[in-house]
Amino acid sequence: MRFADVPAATQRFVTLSRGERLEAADTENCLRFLVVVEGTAATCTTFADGRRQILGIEGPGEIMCGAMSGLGLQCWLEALDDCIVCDVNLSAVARQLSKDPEFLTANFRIVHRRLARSQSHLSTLGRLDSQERVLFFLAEMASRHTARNPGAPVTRLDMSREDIADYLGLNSETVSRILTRIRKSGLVKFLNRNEYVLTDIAAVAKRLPVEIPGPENFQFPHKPMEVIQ
Amino acid sequence: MRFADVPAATQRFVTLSRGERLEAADTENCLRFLVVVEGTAATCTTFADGRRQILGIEGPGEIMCGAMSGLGLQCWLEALDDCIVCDVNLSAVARQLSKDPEFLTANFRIVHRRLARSQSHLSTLGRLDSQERVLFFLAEMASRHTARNPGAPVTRLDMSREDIADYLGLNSETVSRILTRIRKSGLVKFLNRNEYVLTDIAAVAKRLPVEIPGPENFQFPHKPMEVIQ
DNA sequence: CATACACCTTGAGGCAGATCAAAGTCCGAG
DNA sequence: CTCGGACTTTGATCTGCCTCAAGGTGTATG
Repeated sequence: MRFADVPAATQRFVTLSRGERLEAADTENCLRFLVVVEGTAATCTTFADGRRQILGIEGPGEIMCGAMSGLGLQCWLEALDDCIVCDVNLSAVARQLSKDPEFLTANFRIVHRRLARSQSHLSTLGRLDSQERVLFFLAEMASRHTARNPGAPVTRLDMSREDIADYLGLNSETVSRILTRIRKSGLVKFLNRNEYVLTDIAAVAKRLPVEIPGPENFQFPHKPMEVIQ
Repeated sequence: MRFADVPAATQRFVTLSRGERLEAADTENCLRFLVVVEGTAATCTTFADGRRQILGIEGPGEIMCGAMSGLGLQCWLEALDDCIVCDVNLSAVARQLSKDPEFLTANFRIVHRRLARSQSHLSTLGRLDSQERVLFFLAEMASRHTARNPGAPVTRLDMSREDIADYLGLNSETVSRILTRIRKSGLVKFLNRNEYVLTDIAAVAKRLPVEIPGPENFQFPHKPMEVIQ
């Protein structure tokens, strides 16, 4: 689906610095979309006492509908490092699109894919211990990186320890301890604080009770700029 | 959307006893649906070491597509007590439906609603402590009950402590301890092990850092049998 | 190059929840 | 009505992760 093919769509590119947010627009019909063009963002929610839970980490190509829905949750998209997000609003052509099978199918695929990832993450939070979560996280980030940069072995973490902790339901000190433990074990080769190589994916997979999703799960039918142009 | 309006749909009613399962059918196009007609079931996944995580508790009216998707997860629908599930397969009219805006919109709504609930539950598992989780669970079950039986104050838990624990990312002994604590606090009035009344929803809401979804979030446009007939 | 600040790592202590075990309860079948 | 089995509750102990604190590191700015 090419948003640009829809002449009446309004789209604006937003540059966000780390920590800046785009609030959810509580549309019911999902005619507003946010597309991460560059950088890394996160779908976040918060609790009354200020605790933040990151629901999803969104890399280039990721599309989420404006509602970023969660029952009873206040959600927003937050930049984890400097990024560009395209804010697409299709409300002006709501009636036309509501009869467009291609659009409806694409819309469905977007949400279905997000459901699959949400459920995978839910199960991680529900039953895995802290080491399993961090190891799985590193494997997942490596798969995403490979999807975007095949053949480039070094994965870079574009977010803070606090961000990783809020995604994995842990505390930042715990994430730091586990990363140190993993580095010392040799299971993952760290070049510095934020860059690493998974030299033996099979050895990592052996340590995890759940299948690591391959790069094919993080590929998009189009490159992000192509979606929008 | 009335499945029965689609003449070429195959649908079969399956009666499941507690513990029985319907495996996910790994269809990509979501043309197979499972509809809980009666009773309580759960969308489950498991880990290599046998730990089970319940992804969602499915009451009457709940529709899930056959994939029950979760990236890298093996999922199934498991009966938590005796129930009837309608297994609807629309593959025979795939081409026709792929151009039907009404069907595509309904399909989208199903998945979108499941995404909203999945994200809500994800945040619960990520950041709430055991007492908050159990209390929120009781409130959620009460809301669902009210959606189906307005005016009937008694909510009944149709699943074991182990089931509740696997849904909340806890251990069954922990669930039992917390339920005892809640019963003794008077916050929830238990009639017996499995039936209770939320006499003061405001007091419960006060103890939770997240908004309790009201009954309107658990209503369906049609009663389950109407969907299917 | 020096300084300041944000973030990371590490240490120590405490507690919530898991684990293991034992006793109790409820329900269904004979 | 009794008995057996499944499930629940309660007790005791242990451990993984949180919390608080302190020191270290890396990067950006002047």
